[in-house]
Parts: sequence; C-alpha cells; structure tokens
Amino acid sequence: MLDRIGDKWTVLVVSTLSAGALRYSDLQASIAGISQRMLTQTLKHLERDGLITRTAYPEVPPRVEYELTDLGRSLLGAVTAMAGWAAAHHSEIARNRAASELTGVGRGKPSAGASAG
Amino acid sequence: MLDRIGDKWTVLVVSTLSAGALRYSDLQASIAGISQRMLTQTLKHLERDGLITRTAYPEVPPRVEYELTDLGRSLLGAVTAMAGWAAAHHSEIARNRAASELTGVGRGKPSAGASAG
DNA sequence: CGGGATCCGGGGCGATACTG
DNA sequence: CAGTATCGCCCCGGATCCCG
Repeated sequence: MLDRIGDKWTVLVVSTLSAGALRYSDLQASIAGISQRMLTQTLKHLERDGLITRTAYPEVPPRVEYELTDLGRSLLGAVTAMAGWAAAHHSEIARNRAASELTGVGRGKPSAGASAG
Repeated sequence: MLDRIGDKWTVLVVSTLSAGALRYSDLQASIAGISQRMLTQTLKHLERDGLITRTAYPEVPPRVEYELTDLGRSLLGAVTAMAGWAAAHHSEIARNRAASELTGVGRGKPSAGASAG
C-alpha cells in the first residue's frame, strides 16, 4: 500500500494529473525520465485502485486521456506534500549528505585515511 | 529523492519516531515486517540526510537511540499525510481493486472466460 | 498515437551467521 | 543489544519489437 502510493512514479503521475486530464504522450513528456513501461504500469495500477479514470476516444489517431477520480484527488494533498517537501529541502538534504561524507556519519567502514588525521 | 522519502520503510520509521526517541529494538518491534537489514539501512540513510540523529550510550548492554531532527520533523506532515491516507483508504482501494478484477479493468489480457458472459 | 510482450542486467531485500 | 557481511532469489525497470 505505502509501497504503491509512495512510489516515485505514482507521486509524479498523480501530481502531474492534478492540473486536469492529460493524454498518455503528454504525461510521458511532462514526467522527465519515465519510460513507456513504467508509465503504462503506473497508470494501470492507479486505474485499478480507482485513483484515475482512463478514457479512450475512438478517433484516428487514437487518443486516451487520464484524469484523477475523487479518490485520486483526495491523495493529492499527501502527494503534493511529499513532492513539495522534496523540492523545498532537496538542497538541504544534499548539503547534509555531503557533510556526512566528511564526518563519516552513516558509513559502515571508516576505511583507511578516515582515522589517520 | 522522492524514491528515498517516499520509501515504505522511511515513511514507517519517520512516523514511528514522531512520538520521540526510540531504541533500535523498539523500532524493530514497532514496525511490523521490517528486517534488520532494512531497518539499519533506512536509519543510516535518514541519518546521512540529516533527518534523524543517532545517539549511542556507552553502557552495557549497549543502547542506541534514534530521534528526529528539526528537518525530520518538517517531513512529519507529509509522511503522516501519506500514512494517514493509506490507513484511511486502504479498504476502499481494496474494494476498487476487487471490482476491477471482475470488470477486467487494468488487466492486459481479458483471458478466456472474461469475455464469454 | 497508445500500449502490449519479451529479454535481460542490476540491485533491492530477506534469511542467516557472526561480532563487539 | 545493536549492528555487519554474505548469499541467493526475485522483481524492478530500461530497451526493443510489434500491433491496432
């Protein structure tokens, strides 16, 4: 459950759909780095769980739109909180991580050199 | 980044630590299903990123306590939102998923029998 | 255009055994 | 009590090919 909704691609897809219905190709273009496989899979899971609806228009060329359901929108708060926090603190995290690199915090082996000074 | 903070174990560890400092074994007992490996790994990552502090007491038997930092507490909102949503809607999700099972939504192959009736 | 099927490598993750 | 090191399975996830 948490595995599903906390999933990176799920978070990105849901937050991307917050603006409104989007087509498959729009989603793929909006979400940097997502592969066809992951996008399709994530969309299916979200549809299965009732978080989004899938609407296929019998046109040519074919068009498919995805949109958040009410349940999906109820997740928006949590998801945007995650995404927002990530965006707001990612530089601070990076700094902390770099600092840990120097102090050796969070590493298993001190390894040669760390204890020499 | 999202991969890290959206991680199932991260969410559970952070939300578990919301009450206050806890020992390693307390965390393992509180978080059902977590393995020693994942707990240790998650704690290290969180410490590296500056979300928790690790305090070792030079006693016997040894005692180590983990506690959220201010940065960690700033994540609490998002994390509890996730955990709360998951808890609140997991039954609804389960129902939707079961319903999809019948309608065939979200499955690749209709397979024999699904289209017969 | 939207998406299904398949192949394949990397590594996440869970036991297990051991240490200090 | 609080970890660390190792092994092995499994599945994620990208690349590719193909179809309606």
